[in-house]
Amino acid sequence: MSEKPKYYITTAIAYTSGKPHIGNTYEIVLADAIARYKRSQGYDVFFQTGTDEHGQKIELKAEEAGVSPKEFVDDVSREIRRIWDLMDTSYDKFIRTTDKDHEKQVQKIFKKLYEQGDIYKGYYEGMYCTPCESFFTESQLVDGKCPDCGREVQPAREEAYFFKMSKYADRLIEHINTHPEFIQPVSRKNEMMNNFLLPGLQDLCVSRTSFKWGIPVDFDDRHVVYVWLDALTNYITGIGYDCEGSSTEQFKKYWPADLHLIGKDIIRFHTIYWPIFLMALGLPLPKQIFGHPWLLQGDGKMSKSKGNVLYADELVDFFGVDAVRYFVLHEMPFENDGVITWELMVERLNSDLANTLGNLVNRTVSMTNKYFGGTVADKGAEEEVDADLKAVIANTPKAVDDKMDGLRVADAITEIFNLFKRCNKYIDETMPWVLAKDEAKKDRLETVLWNLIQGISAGANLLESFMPSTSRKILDQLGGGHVTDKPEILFQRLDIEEVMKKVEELHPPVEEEEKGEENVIDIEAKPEITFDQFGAMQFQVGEIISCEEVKKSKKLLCSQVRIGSQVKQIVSGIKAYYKPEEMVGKKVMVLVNLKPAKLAGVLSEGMLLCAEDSEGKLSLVVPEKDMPSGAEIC
RNA sequence: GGCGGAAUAGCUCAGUUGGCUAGAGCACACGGUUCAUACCCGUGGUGUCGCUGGUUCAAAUCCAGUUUCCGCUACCA
Repeated sequence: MSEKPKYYITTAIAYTSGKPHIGNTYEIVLADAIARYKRSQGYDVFFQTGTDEHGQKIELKAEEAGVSPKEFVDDVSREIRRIWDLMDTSYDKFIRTTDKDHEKQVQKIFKKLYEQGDIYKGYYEGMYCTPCESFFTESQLVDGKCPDCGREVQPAREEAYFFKMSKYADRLIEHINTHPEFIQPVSRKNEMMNNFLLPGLQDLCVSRTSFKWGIPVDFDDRHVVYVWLDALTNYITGIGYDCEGSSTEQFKKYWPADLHLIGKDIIRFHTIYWPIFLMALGLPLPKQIFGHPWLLQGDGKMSKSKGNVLYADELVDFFGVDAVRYFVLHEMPFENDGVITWELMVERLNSDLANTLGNLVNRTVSMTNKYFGGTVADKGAEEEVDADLKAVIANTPKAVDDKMDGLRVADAITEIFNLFKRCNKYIDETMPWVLAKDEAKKDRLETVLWNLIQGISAGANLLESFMPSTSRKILDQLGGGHVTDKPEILFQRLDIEEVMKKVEELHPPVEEEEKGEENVIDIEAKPEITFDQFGAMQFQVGEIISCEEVKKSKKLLCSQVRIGSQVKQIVSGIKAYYKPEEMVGKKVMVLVNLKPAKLAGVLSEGMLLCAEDSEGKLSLVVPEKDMPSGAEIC
């Protein structure tokens, strides 16, 4: 048995905080298309996916739901797997970070890195953002709010373990520079270099004591391993890595991974932290990391309160698995975000799948039955027009291959559909219905149909990686020259009006009542404070007498605020929501005795209080009745 | 503020190292055809290739400046 080249591909593991929407589902389908394609090319493929199940967010969600964290993640993980299966994805392994062998190995890795001095124990004296579960280093923070979500952070001094990132930075920079294919698309490479590597890497906090739902550090059980060391290592533990040297044959065969397919939001973790972890473990680095773009909902972001979240299973109910696969694969460009809406979905279904492809198969099967009782063979009655069709048939596999090499999956599919379009054209060129009227041209007619079946079959074969069941259905119907009695409709055309009507029935327009229900925000409870602590804060009504933009900043407005008889200068990050001129004259609530600080070089002597919704939109808090400037708020 | 990217037909976008009358798909209009899921095939655009200069025999393609959008990042007492 000759050695087949191996190909190890992974998706990011999905976080088990809720049901994945179509945007999340895109990734597994994309990975599946690549995995299937590599298999068809003769590679020995291993395709791993799974779920990331630890963390404080899940601990909280479980508590809300009144179940244990384990029960909660069991449930969500099962649902994710159900959807992956529904989408006909051919993963070889579905790993869960709560798998015992994974947990065990993570503990061993953590210990090894600690013992060799890459992980050290220190104290975190920084700011902690609870909703984001993130600590920020001094340089990230500068003065205050969470850089990810913009919410308040709390000062915290927490014992924590850190990973010495800087130690490996030069090696990583060297690797990235000498392996241009390492980060895809290449535009992301510069972002990583310029923003993180070249300015200097901060050490990464790799443990937590603030929650329990995680893998315990076995030599210091007050700590749990923090997300990245737990999640990223799935790529090696899933195939049997052991840091004490007894890795499985499977691991030796498949590592390093050929492709980590991830969303563009986690590129940093996969192109910086992950390679450095691997260097510390003395393992080779993955060959390529592709940060794919996102699939967005057309009219704004998907949001549950808008009722416009699209789920894979729901789309499948309307359109079928392969139509949904086709859509996400074809509509997603290489580098820019793609858009999905019901309308676009119907459009693609009708024009590409029903008209071009479905109808092509249908008319071919029909004619073969009508003129030859369902069976044709190659009579060799070739004519000049056949040459071009045959050339396209012959060239398409190579064209698809070229596109797939560059991970241009959407373009690869387009190549296949070009072949189908060529087949439709061939029918018009040869006009079988005319040939059928002339008994003398019977052989020619049969040859034409034969050529046609060859062309469609070639296309159907190529389609296997992208639309596996459609591929099978077409090949079954054509039967290599013995077609089925009755053509089966592959894709039924749908009327957009009707679809939208059904969608509305399914999701009644979200009106006030429901909106009210959805429009509630729960934030993390903060520790109780004493009345004295409250009394230490001085709140007063302030009147904004002038306001201007801070030129050097994108988000800051600088206001002069009259509080009683004095005037304070206050800088606030609300430029996106208020124009300077509309600020003037407002009476707002001000935290007056906050220690002054410089923001973007401008002195700020207090803070304007704002309410913030779940999307980070801000609204200034103003007194309900007119109050004089300087009035105390207590 | 720092780094990077993008601006091309109504819409979504292709346009390699500068080279012949600037392309594709969708939509629209007209014509053809009837085997087929009212389908398929063909034809049709006076598009200032964001704006202004420059280099060149020749620029959507290179250079400088400018405007607008986007990404990452910093900032958001």
